Amino acid sequence: MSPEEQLEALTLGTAKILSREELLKKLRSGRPLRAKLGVDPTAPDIHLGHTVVLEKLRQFQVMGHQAVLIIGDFTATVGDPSGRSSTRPPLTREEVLGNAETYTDQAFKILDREQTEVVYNGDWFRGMNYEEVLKLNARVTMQQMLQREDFRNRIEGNKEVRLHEMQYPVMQGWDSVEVRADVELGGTDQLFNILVGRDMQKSQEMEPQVAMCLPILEGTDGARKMSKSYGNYIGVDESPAEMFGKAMSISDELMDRWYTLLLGGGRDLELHPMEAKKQLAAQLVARYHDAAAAVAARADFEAKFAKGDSEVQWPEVQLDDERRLITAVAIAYREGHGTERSNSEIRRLIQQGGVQLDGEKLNDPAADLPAAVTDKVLRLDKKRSVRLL
RNA sequence: GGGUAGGUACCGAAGCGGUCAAACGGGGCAGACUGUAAAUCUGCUGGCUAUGCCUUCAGAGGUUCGAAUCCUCUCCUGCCCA
Repeated sequence: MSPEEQLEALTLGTAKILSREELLKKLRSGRPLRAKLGVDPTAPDIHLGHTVVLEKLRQFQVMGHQAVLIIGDFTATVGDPSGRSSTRPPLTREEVLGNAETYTDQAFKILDREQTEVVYNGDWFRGMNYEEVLKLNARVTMQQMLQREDFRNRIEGNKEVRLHEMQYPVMQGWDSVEVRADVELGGTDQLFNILVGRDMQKSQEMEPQVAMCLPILEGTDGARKMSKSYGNYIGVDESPAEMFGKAMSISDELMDRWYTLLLGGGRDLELHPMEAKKQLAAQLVARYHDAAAAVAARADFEAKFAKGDSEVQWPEVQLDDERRLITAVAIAYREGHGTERSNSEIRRLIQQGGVQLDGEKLNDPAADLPAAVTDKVLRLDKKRSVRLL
């Protein structure tokens, strides 16, 4: 592939590149470029939002460039303030290391493990003394920091901004120096941090890295960015059924966005929106599991929601001699779906008609189960049911 | 360090001695309608052995028949000044 062709392919789907000219120049040098991606293991799971950027990094790999994955074991304990409206809760070192492990495992569903250089930024930060820290800090101005939107918003909203949060861009910038990055990938919310990396490199008389920003993927709620803390994510490690189901619950508008960002192309407008969504869901399952799983997930989904079809494999639950409805539902949630519900919650569900036995609403929380329930499907809520034994 | 305003449920925000498990909005959940979409309408949104009881209004004490509301101390945050 010629440098020009590479440039074309690499810039596809990106939101911002600083700058194309620099990238082309680097590509023309003919040497493998070092493409950096920093991830903070603040949560144990990689979700679809992360994959946008990981897939881009994978693309660099395929072209023969060197992917450098920085595990921010040190920076995670500080917490990236990017896009945050409040200070991140601190994580312990144990949590971070635990997360890092599942994180890399999941990242290698996308990246080629053999061809990825994995480094921990604690390796260089932990040994730094205060003098060195001060030197790094001298390279960034207060004004630059204060211009950042997330800090400005917090300041204007009279919310606290703690000093250590300002260290984050400095550290991320220094990472670029340590790994001699040619290109740094990140979401558009990372632009500032990536630019600090350029400054840091210039100050070390290195050729500055190219900033490559990818669009931020909205989560299943269609409003906020996909994030574990908003609970609007689909993890790459989730079961085919979960993945398929979650994907099906997104709005049509969001579906277009996901088609573009995750599958790299628009959807077929000839198709009924629901069919298009099923195909999207199936492709995602196929990507992170396999084709067979995608077919199965689709079939299972269709069986579950086709009216009158009770051929679905719901978890089976043994009630023993339990007759009281509330307790039965609690057991069904616990044994069948691994979730705990308080009695009050269950009472509400029952009163509001969420709980149904073979399609019949059971509205009275004080009632007992009907006499014969064996082999009947007890519906708990919109998404969960259980087969009684 | 000085002054000042505050800390209320998942979030924002009322309440400022009893009628407060605490208005209102957002979010979330459930029902109707649907395509597990959107929009819309309705209801719910601390817990329990449940017409009552228990735990919550930063924390610890106190006043009172009675406190989220008053007093004392402590912790935390914003703003202004240094």
